[in-house]
Amino acid sequence: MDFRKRDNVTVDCVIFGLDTNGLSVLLRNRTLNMYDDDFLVINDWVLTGYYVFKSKTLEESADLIFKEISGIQSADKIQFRTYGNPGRIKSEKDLLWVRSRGVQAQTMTIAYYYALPLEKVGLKHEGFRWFQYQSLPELGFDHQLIIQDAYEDLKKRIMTEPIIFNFLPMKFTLNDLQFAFESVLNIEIDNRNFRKKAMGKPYIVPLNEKRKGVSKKPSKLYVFSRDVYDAVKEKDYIISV
Amino acid sequence: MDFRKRDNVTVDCVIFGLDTNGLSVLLRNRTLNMYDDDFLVINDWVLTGYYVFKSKTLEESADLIFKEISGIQSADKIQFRTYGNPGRIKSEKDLLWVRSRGVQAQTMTIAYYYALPLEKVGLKHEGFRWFQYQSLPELGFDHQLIIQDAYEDLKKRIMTEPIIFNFLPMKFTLNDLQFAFESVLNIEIDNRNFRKKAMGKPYIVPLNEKRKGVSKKPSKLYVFSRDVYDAVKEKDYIISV
DNA sequence: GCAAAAGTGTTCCGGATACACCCATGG
DNA sequence: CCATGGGTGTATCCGGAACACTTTTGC
Repeated sequence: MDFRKRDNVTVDCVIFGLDTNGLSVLLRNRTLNMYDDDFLVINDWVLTGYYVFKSKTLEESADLIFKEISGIQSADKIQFRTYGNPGRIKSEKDLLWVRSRGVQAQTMTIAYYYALPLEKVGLKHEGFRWFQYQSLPELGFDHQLIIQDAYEDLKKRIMTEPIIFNFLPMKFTLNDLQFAFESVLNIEIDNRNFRKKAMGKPYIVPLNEKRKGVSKKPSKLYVFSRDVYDAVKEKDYIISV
Repeated sequence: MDFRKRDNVTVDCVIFGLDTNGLSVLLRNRTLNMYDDDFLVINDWVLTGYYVFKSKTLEESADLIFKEISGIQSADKIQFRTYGNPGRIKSEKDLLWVRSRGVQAQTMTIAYYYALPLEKVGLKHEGFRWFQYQSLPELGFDHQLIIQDAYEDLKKRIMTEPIIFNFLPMKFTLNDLQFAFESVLNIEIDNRNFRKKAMGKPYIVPLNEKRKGVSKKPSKLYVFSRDVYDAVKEKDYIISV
């Protein structure tokens, strides 16, 4: 086992969470004080990343970061792009930060994103916060771009792969599912048409179980069956909203 | 300008070409002789890759490789995945090769693919050959996997981005275009329906010009207008075959 | 009994599919 | 004049979109 790090390659994780407020991204506060503690030179937000260990796969490296933040051992993730241009880090602020940490400015980063119900994440550390995708704060490095790329990939992929279910608890209602699509795609969907389509998918299977929630009328629960999905995926798409 | 290489990061290029035989991939022969010249220990085919220069962007690095092979300065390319697991290179053969070259076995590779008309490529070096996608030879390293991933990405992307036109000369006939789709997607398409759909796309613009070829009847030529495409892409898809 | 979300059917329209013959030219 | 690929139109079908009211329960 080789615990050395690759000193010029990192993995960054974009963590998407969904709750009743819609789609959010988990960010970490980055601060730097100078001269004395009251002079905050840097105070913005960044994705969490870390060096890739030589003995780990990229996926394992991503999961290590993810676990450190969320407490969750591992989850579905999507590698969507690698950023490696010299000059990625070029603003005064970012160079200052890099120097203050004594790390290399020229790093290459393989970026992954995760999708999950926001409430599943138990934040372990200070300085982390969820931001709604529609109102992100000031971001450090090129993380604005990375998040945007992740989001574009998510929007595309959600139409052809069953990752929407990652945003939902194991048991969910059709209205939950519709809300997830609406949040990610940032559109409104007709409820009747959506339900028809969803009920037509063999891998969205109804349970003999109801959820009692804020609503007065209990709602039927469904689960996503990956087995069924794998069996039919060739000829069937997710849902065309 | 920093001409040093990153010794553990390479860029690999999958080059797809299209001609009347359909979709092909450009590969390089990899041989290794041992003891004497008659004992070929390795004789298979690989993608072409090279180390990333610290002062170059990933895209520039890919284009350098592409130019070295094809003589073409630069072209559209798609970064589709990064491979970086330790143990990527693990077969006897590949380790032998790596040792014989005195290079690192644990490299990370950012993979790109190019698409272009096969005849545009003027092969500059010995040892390169086109193989039809459907009958690839024995491949070294994990290049079988990389090519397959590239192909899957290509098939998906061709439906939502105008990369099919990269396979065609500037002026092309609708039948050329249909053949390109058929070759990449490995399906048959109804000619009349296809023409209707293609002619409905504003960015596929007819010229007052005909091509005289093997056919007796001259065929109308079209060009792809990226300007028009950019203007309408939000509401319009490529072609749903 | 009323508030609040769950749940349900029908009509219409447009795009996709299936399908077979004439056209223009070069030899 | 014929061989070769280029080019065209119509009928049908299916899935998507639009649209408003009833149901079930908790309070």
